[in-house]
Amino acid sequence: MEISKVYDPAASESKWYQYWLDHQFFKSVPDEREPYTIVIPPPNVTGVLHMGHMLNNTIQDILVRKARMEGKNACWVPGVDHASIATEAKVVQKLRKEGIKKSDLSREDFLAHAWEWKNKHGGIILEQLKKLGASCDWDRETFTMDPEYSRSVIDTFIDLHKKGLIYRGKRMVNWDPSAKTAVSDEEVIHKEVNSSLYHVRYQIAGTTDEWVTIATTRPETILGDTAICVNPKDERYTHLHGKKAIVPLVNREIPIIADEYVDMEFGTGCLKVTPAHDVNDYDLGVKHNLEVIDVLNEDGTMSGAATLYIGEDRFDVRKKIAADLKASGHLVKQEPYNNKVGYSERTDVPIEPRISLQWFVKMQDFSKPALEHVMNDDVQFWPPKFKNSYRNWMENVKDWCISRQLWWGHRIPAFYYGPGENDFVIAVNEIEALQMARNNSGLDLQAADLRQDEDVLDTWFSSWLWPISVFNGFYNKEEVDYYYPTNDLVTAPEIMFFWVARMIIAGYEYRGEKPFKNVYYTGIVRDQQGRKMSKSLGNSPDPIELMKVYGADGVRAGMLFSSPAGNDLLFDEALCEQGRNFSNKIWNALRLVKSWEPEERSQPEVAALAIEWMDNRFSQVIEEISDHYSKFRMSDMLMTCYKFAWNDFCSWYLEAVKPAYGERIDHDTLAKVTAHFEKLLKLLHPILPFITEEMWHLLAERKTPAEALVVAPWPQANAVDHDFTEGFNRATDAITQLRNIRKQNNIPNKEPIEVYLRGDADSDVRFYPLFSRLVNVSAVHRNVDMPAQAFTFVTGAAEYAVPFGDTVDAEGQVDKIKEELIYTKGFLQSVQKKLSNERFAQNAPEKVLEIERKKESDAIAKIALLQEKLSAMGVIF
RNA sequence: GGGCGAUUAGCUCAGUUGGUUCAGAGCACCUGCCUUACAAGCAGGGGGUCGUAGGUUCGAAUCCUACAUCGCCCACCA
Repeated sequence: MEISKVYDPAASESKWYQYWLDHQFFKSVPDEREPYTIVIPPPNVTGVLHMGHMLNNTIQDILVRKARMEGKNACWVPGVDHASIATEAKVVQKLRKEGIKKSDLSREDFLAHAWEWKNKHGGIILEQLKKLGASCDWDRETFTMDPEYSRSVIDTFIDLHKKGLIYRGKRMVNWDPSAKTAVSDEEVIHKEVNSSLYHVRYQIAGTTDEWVTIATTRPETILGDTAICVNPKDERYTHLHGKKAIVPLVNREIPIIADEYVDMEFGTGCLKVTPAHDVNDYDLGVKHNLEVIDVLNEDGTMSGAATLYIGEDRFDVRKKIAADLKASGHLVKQEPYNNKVGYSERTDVPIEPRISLQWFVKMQDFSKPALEHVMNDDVQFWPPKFKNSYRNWMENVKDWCISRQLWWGHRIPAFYYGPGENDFVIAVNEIEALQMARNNSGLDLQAADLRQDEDVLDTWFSSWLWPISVFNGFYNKEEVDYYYPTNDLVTAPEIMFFWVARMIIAGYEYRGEKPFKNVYYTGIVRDQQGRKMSKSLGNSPDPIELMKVYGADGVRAGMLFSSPAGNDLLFDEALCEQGRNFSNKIWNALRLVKSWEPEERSQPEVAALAIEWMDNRFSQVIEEISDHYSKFRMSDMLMTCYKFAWNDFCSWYLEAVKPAYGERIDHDTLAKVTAHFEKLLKLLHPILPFITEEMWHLLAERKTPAEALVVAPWPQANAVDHDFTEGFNRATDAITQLRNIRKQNNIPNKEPIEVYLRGDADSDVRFYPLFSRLVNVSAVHRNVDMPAQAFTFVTGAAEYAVPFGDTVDAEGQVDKIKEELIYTKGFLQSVQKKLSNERFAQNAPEKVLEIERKKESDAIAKIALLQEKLSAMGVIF
């Protein structure tokens, strides 16, 4: 059969992916086998494939494919997340382009648009994952707003509320003025910014020219000041206690209070207190019973309560008010200042602390089991260093704000029936709510009297149920009992708190069991300059384009070449090229083997040797790979495969068994080589699924789909004959040296050489056939007089000599031997010095002493050999 | 401000309990080869006082201390 000279990924990839789908190799149903389960970290429904997904899903696919080949019931559940903020923003944007404002739409109409958008554009990413080769069970595709999934979210809310773990309260929350919603602490990113520190003086009430100066970075909130605060120990201000100050511009009188909270060192030692717009000020306000004046609207403009600048944006007002304060003589000075400001992760606008009525989950006790089970490794983190920050967070966990002022998501099942803050019921639907409301209130309420909470739940309040709800585990035990707990979770450390921690919490709460055994944290994919790849920087290559150029297999390998667990990955397209080259290498190995025509003839010795060596090497490599897998060292796993395939399999093994030019191969050897090649393809399949499946079918005829590589049994390691492999290695070392002699002396490969040697082990004689095959040695003379005029080298205890030909630089040889002699003498000296050290002799373990003595005797022997050599060449040294 | 981690070849990184599997790998680089599987290749080669300074030890890339540089996470100093 003619095999094309170059592997064509495009044709092969679509062909085999369809083949795998057609024969349902990715499908999983519970059976008697051991399950192996991964749930995908659901990408945003709005998402498109980026390099982070590539890394993440390549790793998951490798794990799943290996488990499948190991005979486990492998199940990889795909799906997408409704991502309320991101999706709603996207839909709002799209509507705006069409000239429709969200505020002009009813909730129902908006949601209709959102669903339309979701059905049309959502989940592109899943189609892209198929290109990558992701072997997900697509029949299990889940969306976090599927009916059953939604039901589990609402039921969970109801359950936790019953348990007293969910409450509604007026709190200071992180307000995103762009998305006009509260966001959780985890969604706030603190950035260092250059701003100004404004020193503003307030007149003391009842005086004509007495002032107190405060320092602030946010002068626009002056309009909401309800106190000035000083430290009670601060003697500079003792005289002000109990007095009042006048807020500039609005001339409102506010009390001057004293509290330890104020840092006397900072600024002027006087703090303006704005309870509505700062967390600390809020706490102070509660403590000192201060008035709360909210001067900002939900979109970040000044509210009516501000009385000035109404409707203008907070940042415009900051500039204006500074100017106005200056004009009125209140601005004492303005100095540059660096501080940290919280930004919204989603919209990247500065977060506004804002008091509002929100829903919270009490986390303190609720999260305890999740901390314990990670610390004792019931849930194992890879790499384990992440346990530290996990503990840090979990020990200081705060209540989780779960309400969002959005429409896209799971609507909070709270129904209000009266004006009071507690006039509500939590119910699964309106009918039940009405019944409960009637009971609670004792009134004859009608459906129209009920008003459901306008807010939806934080997206993570649904994704934390993912490992349970993808199996419909709240309502049907069969599947969840089989697949849960899942095995490995592969995700980014960035969402350890958002998602991982909360899944563990939910897992123990609702299953009494961990959601997964291992969490593998991948690094962040960065560009060559170490910058995180992002759309806005435009430094992220399009994965789909990369796959077109290098093939999906090439890109998969490229992602893995540099991704140690938990370390960031500096992505370089050259790595994909390396992956592509690797594909090409094994492809050509196939072409070579397929070109061999067998015939009846005896097996050459060299082939028998190489085959035995390959058998042993496979066992070693399988062990090594298995160790890497067990520790999630994917990069090392790939590198082991890479070096084994390239160096051992192609460079040594195939070269050794390759029939001489024009000759045919014997049947036994071809059969063994084919079997070895199959084994190699199995080891490579999880990494390079497409090309290996293609080659698998080219290598031999496969009669039924059940014989496809994707479900072929994973190879097992056998006992290794170390004497044999070490002897073989000595022979290949010698071959390298002999090749070097050829090269340095321009002895062409076609010209046979003769080798003299002595001092090697008797058992190594069996490897001599390798010399003739691999460096064209025509004869090996053992234990005879060594030729005086020769190139020599010594490995271990064996001395090799290749007699000079006609034209040779004998001088150079002598220098080389001298150099080695000097080095060896120095080495001997250091060893002997160590051995003669009494304290070393007394303290070092016997094993180490033995090694040192062996070094000594080897060195002495080598020196003798070299000196003999020199005198034979007529040199006195 | 608190915590965690890192620093080994030009680059990206291995180096498991201190001792011949300790100074390694891949890429890049240099030299010679278009040798009919593969130039996306073959064969060979050079390259590091293991961040700095001390300490412990018979012995330190490995353990301890300080310092320097970088990164990450957490945190309400206006």
